[in-house]
Amino acid sequence: MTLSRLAGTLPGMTANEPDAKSRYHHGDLHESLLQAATLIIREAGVDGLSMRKLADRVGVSRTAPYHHFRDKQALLSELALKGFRQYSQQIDTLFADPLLDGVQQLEQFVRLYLKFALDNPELYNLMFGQTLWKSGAPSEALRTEAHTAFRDFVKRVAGWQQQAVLPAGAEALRFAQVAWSTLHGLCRLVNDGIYVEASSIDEICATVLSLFRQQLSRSNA
Amino acid sequence: MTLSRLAGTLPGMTANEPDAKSRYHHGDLHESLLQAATLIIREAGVDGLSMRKLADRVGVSRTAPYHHFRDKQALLSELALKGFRQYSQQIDTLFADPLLDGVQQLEQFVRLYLKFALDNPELYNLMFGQTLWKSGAPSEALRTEAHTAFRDFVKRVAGWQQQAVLPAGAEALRFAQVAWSTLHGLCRLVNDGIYVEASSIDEICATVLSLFRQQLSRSNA
DNA sequence: TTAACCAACTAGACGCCGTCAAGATAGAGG
DNA sequence: CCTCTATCTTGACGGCGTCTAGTTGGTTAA
Repeated sequence: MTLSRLAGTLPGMTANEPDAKSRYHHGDLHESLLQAATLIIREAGVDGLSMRKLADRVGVSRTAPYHHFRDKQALLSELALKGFRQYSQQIDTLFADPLLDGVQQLEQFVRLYLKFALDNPELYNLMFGQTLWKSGAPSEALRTEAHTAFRDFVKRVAGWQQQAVLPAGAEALRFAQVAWSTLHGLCRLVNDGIYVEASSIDEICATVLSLFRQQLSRSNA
Repeated sequence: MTLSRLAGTLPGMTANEPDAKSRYHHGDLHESLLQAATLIIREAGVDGLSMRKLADRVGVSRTAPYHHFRDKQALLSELALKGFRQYSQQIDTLFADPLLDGVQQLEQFVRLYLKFALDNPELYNLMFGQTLWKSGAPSEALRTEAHTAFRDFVKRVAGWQQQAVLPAGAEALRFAQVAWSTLHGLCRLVNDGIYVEASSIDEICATVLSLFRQQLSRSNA
């Protein structure tokens, strides 16, 4: 009679108590789903994630997740949101280091941005991909978080311009838009498998920095 | 009783005419499918294209297309290939103009690249998106065509460097990779609906050009 | 204590999808 | 003429997102 709800959700920091056996009510299905989804996405990509397999993995019925997420998009939105929080935290940590001067900050920022995207390709794709942003409505929280992240970047750019780390000849907003495009484009090209050679990324990274800082000499001589 | 499919074949590239009555053998289903797919994609995006709807639109059974394309990926690959040919032709036309100097060429190139991507967002997405490139195997022809397009771009960059239109302080390959990243990233951000304001594109475009040409003054004074 | 409530969960069904297998059709070549 | 074969068809399988209607069982108020 009793369905045993799979004792093993995840051996980890799950918030729900490790209740012994059959529980009809899963402890914290919401969080468990997010965690399982994160794993599946890391293993099989966003396309490899289906609501049914996800439910199965967590040990609940196909439709159980729909009591915690309006639809698949809502679940993905929440994953992306967590991604943005994770991203912002890493960035904040970087800028909290008092030992870095402006130039080093910029360098580290560029490398950190690439590292984040390349370490979590599927998550990055979710955060900045059409799945959520195009036509599908990204949740209000997601939109806010992403917007904040970009606005912070614009502020950083303005700061660098004042420090003469970056050229002042363009509005901070415009420069930020272009610089972000460069970083984003590079990440997409690598993550999507168009550039394959991850080996030359360091060198490309250096070129990006020189370009941003306008340090590429025009005359060859 | 039997139908003149030959009549429709010889005249060449004419789309299949609505034609007389039932014909068991479609005149040139291969081409018809590609054309219909192009339309559907323009209307509903790549995600809005299904093999079944496509077949239905052309007026054949669900599985008929599989006699002309191994699978959906193969069909998409061919669409992307046509896209690359279209792109290359536009670029070639631009560079064939003898009235343009190097600076104008660069300017026009940047604007043309953006225009192509923004005018054909779904096609662009197909050409440079993960659908075909990631894990899925892009056809050999597609890979070759894309590679050629990029190599041509590298050559252009080298030329511009020699003309001092672009800075010579970076290897042409590296500069091309970074510049392409910038253009690609911008296109993706706009096409994916992350940047929405298409109004400021002209200004962003100008910033991109200044950045590439290293003409953004470092000191404000 | 018990009855009622309701959030959390389940099974079933619908209509999509890509694509495989087996059979029908008809133009082309001997 | 008859066969060969490319082309096209119907049928079926498994998977998908998600709607509907029912079940379970912890919580709360009488």
